[in-house]
Amino acid sequence: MDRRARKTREAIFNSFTELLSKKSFDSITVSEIIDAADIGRATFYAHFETKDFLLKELCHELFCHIFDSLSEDKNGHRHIFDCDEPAPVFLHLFRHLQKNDNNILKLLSCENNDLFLRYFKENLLILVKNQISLFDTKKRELLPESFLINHIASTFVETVRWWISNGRKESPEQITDYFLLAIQLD
Amino acid sequence: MDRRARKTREAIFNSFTELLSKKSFDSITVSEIIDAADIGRATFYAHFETKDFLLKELCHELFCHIFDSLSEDKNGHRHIFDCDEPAPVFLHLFRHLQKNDNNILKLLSCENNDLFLRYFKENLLILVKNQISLFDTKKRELLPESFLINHIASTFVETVRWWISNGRKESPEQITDYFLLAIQLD
DNA sequence: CCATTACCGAACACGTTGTTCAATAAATAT
DNA sequence: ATATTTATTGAACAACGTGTTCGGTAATGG
Repeated sequence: MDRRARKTREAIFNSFTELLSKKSFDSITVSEIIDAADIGRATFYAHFETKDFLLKELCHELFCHIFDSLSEDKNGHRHIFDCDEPAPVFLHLFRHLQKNDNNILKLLSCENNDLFLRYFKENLLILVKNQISLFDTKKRELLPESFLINHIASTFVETVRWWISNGRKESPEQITDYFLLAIQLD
Repeated sequence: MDRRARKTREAIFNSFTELLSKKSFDSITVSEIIDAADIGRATFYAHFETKDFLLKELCHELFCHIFDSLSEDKNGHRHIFDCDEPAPVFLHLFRHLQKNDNNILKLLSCENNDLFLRYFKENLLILVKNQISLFDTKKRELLPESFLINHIASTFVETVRWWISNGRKESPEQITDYFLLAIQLD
């Protein structure tokens, strides 16, 4: 990709992210984005078909980055999925959030965080679905699998939401404990 | 209220509800609403300041109806809050949803149900907050209260979402069991 | 019957969207 | 270094949605 195109794309993402931390997605106009990014109107539409596509691509960049790091090799050839305990995966996610890559926290903690939490949950569902067979809990016998998967993913999202809106006072380890206690996978 | 005004208001709510079950809130235009309701443009704005206010009033009608029935006297003077067990409250809610008053199910099960689930959760949070002291679970000692309240309300909303999107095959009693098992208030 | 209230519908100003186009400048290939 | 390709610009444009206004009409309730 052309250096100019890369710069433009970055500028759009940045001003868009900045705006999203202040206003709701719907109330943001393309004119505001291009003013903030200081680019021409036609340039914006050369990069993104519509405002919605911009959002989609932003979410893709944010979450794929995090979730891909989970399935990639970490130390040598051990996948994080190989662990018997689910805790490391979730702890890893909390640590990732704590690091605040790409200002993801700004987006997850703004008043209009619904969109991001939805994308977050979509990715989580896949993760939990892949891990569900490793979970050792009597709940697996008593609840429909799809119910349990949804419950675990939802609880994680809500834990993140609570953690962030309360100022992230707890350590990743502590908040992981809260989460595990909530879903009680003992 | 004038009979004409009542009819107009009803017509607006009905066409709006119908549209919401098909399209997202944002994609619905005022013009579509007034065409479906077969009223004049000025009439719409005489009733509702904006489309957002219409939504707010609709949600208010839908949920206040349900949640008010919980706090009202049921048999003589026994409030539902007097019960020691939380189960009856939640069972009561599931039964209420099953009855499908005001086509609330259509709105809770449509693809764009986020708005309604958000309102639903707002009301639930108040309910759970009032009941939390009655819950007998060791989790109350191990988790911050606000975390637990949010967890219970969220899990209920997610249970409702799962129930509805899976075709409500389970009875209110059965789905209540799932819910209680998920939050494990034993 | 009469005063009040609601409805109508057309027109209006305003803002947003997404497109077009010719001119300009930067990047890349030869 | 030169030529070709590609990205950006800025202005202008039509199309659409919003919320308001206003004079005229009809239903309502006392």
